[in-house]
Amino acid sequence: MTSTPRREAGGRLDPAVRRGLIVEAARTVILREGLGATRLRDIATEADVSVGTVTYHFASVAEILNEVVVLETARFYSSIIEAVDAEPDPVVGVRMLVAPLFTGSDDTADHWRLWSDYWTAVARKPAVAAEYVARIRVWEACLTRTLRRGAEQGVLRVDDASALALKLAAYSDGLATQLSQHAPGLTPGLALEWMWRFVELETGVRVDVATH
Amino acid sequence: MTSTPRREAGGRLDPAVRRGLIVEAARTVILREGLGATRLRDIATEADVSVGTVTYHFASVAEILNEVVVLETARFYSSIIEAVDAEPDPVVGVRMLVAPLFTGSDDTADHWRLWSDYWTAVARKPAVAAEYVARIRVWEACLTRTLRRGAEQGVLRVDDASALALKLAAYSDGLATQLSQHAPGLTPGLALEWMWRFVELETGVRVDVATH
Amino acid sequence: MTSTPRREAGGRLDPAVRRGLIVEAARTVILREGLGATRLRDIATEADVSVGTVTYHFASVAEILNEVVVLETARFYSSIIEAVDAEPDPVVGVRMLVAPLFTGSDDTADHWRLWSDYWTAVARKPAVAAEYVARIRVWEACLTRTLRRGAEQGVLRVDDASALALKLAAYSDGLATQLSQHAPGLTPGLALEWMWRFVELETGVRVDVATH
Amino acid sequence: MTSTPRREAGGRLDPAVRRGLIVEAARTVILREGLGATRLRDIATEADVSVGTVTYHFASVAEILNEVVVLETARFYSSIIEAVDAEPDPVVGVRMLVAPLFTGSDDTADHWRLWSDYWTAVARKPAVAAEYVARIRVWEACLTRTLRRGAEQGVLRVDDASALALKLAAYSDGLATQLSQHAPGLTPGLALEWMWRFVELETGVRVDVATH
DNA sequence: TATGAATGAGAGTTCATTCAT
DNA sequence: AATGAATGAACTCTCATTCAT
Repeated sequence: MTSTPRREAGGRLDPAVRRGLIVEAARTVILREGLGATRLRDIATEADVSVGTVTYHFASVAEILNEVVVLETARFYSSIIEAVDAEPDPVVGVRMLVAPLFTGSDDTADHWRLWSDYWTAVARKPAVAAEYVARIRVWEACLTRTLRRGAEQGVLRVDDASALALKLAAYSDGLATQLSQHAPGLTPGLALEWMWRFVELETGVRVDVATH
Repeated sequence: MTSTPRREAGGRLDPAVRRGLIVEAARTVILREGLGATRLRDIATEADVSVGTVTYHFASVAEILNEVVVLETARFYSSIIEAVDAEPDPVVGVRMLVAPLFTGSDDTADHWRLWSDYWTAVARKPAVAAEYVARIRVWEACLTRTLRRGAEQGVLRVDDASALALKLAAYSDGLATQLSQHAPGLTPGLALEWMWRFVELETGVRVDVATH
Repeated sequence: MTSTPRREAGGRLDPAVRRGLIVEAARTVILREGLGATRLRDIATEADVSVGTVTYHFASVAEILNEVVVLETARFYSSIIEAVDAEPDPVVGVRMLVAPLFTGSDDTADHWRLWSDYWTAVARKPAVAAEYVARIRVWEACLTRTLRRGAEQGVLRVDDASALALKLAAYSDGLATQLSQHAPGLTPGLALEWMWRFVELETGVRVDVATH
Repeated sequence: MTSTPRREAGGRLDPAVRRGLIVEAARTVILREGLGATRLRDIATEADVSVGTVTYHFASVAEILNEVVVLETARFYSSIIEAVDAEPDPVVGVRMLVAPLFTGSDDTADHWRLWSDYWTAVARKPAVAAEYVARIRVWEACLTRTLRRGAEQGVLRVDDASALALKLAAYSDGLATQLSQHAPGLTPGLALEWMWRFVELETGVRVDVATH
């Protein structure tokens, strides 16, 4: 009776589009089940296509999983890093890099969950790990650049920019882990405050002006 | 009626002893293969018993894995915590709690690897996760007590002991993760130095006298 | 209404032409991969068309495979048999029938390979096998006719022409098999010599004058 | 009511015995379906065990198939060759080697069918083929030895023993193929007669005394 | 206690076939 | 006539678990 042709999700799509949908579905499954429990069949169901369709577009499950992490990195970091490198004020830049890690949104939580899954999965395969390290280090590299600019401009007191960037990466990673474990009394806001305090103690500069 | 039920020539063993041997074997396999790739068969082979023997002593593979983490926690933290609680000097106590995390020994690396494996495996099962959280929190609780003693004795400047303990837990966790990823330039010794600096900045007291 | 329906820039082709191209491609794939490992996709790729085009022109993969062997038989035997039946001298006729089987050219090797592949594939389906037998028996039938002519003309000593033809078919088949297995010391030239010797012993007539 | 314990074929057997049963079942399936159409599930069903049992005893389907051909060779040729090498009269020896190839029994037919399957399967993999060639050449090697003995004892007129053995191998192979195709008028008995005639023409000695 | 042969559900992957465009 | 995305059945192989010995 309706003029809409009965199309039950399994229509004919451009391969690039279909791949995107499958990768998105895989991301959902990974977040729900965990990386190690993500099955081809679950991905297919989540993407509302047949198993054959998934294997038609991807050579293996591993390829899909890879694509998920590539996409995730791009999605989460690319725009931030671009903006930071364009930002003239290094202090603002630091703020722009750190703040998104502790928004408290589901999106941020998902992001951390995904990353922690990948890290443990990849930890035992040094060859593969290297590739992923390169990927996550882009955030740290940008932070290093920004801190160095701050030191050059005299607005931040930084001896070793890359060491401090690594410290901040470690601290934020640890705090995010604690958040994901629902450590008693810890909130994203508090975690962020602690990050600012850490920066302040190390560089002698208050960075969290915007949050007050 | 015999008084020597302990062992009979590589065959029958006291169940408790056999369980212990199997758990130890499972730990070895997990460290070698990763938690997700640990097979019942591999555990049996490593323990030098048959598959049937393993399933005779344990209801499921999950139960073995559980025991491994219970044992690991006891092994790693119990004696430390006991000693710290008996130590009159809070500053020495803090040192005793933090230093073992970054010895650079294989043992320490194994410990962190095991924990990170378990965390990602358990993260999606809140019920199970809670149990594990309780376990790891004993270290943090001891640190809280020690910091509080330090504040009471006036040797440490601490506002909120449990908050600082959590910060230190997060920072050490993050640094350990970076170490396991072989972050460029980072060594266990350097990580420990950074920990001491963190404590110093937060409490106004140098804690690392012993290392200099 | 146009008078040139033959081809349109790599696209549409007369169905008969397209079928021929696909069959030819299938033959190439079979020779490269073996009959059991010949995939529809490989045939399509080899023919430089899509999978859909292949299934549009053929009801099933089996149909293509069938066409290959039909074509192969025609290609290999038709002209020979026609020429032999037109040849007045029976001895020359025998020579014309046997010699092409052992030329040592790739073409001959390919032909035998194809046939042996088909035989084992079809051996378990008596109905299908009968059809193939009929096909290969045309060579044998021509040989029988030729031998009979030779007996009638008194140039060959032959009791039972069809029996001798069958013997020669068996011997040539066996020698071809040994050749395909690279039996040590055996060459196409030697195999042919052995064939001539066999004919000589059976008929009392030297047939291989041309090769000396 | 009966005292026989209800055992439904799937009892607990010694691995060596079970392997043997599975290999035997695989042979049956190969003969029925063809080598390329032999499925793990069919083997399991034929052996009256579960799929898991088959994979428990064999690492792969290929391993089973291999075992089948190894067993087949041993079963068919070993005792014959041993007997021939022990036989003082070379003429009798030749008879003992050739006669079993054309008994007309189902067993012989099965043997040839199996071999032809293996040859085409292996033809495209020269590395694997070498192994199989070595196996089938044992018959030919024994024939060569026997012919040479006959020549030395002056009872057979043989120029090149290995060449003649190869000819006989080829001829018998070709005749067996024709038999399997039910060539009109050909019977095992006739094929054997033809073999004897071939030997007689080549060596000048009647070998088929026993059959008259 | 200890064993290991037996099991079968479920994993990833292959592939001929279908059909909307 | 030609396409190629979509399908799902069928394949081999893995593995925790069961249970007779």
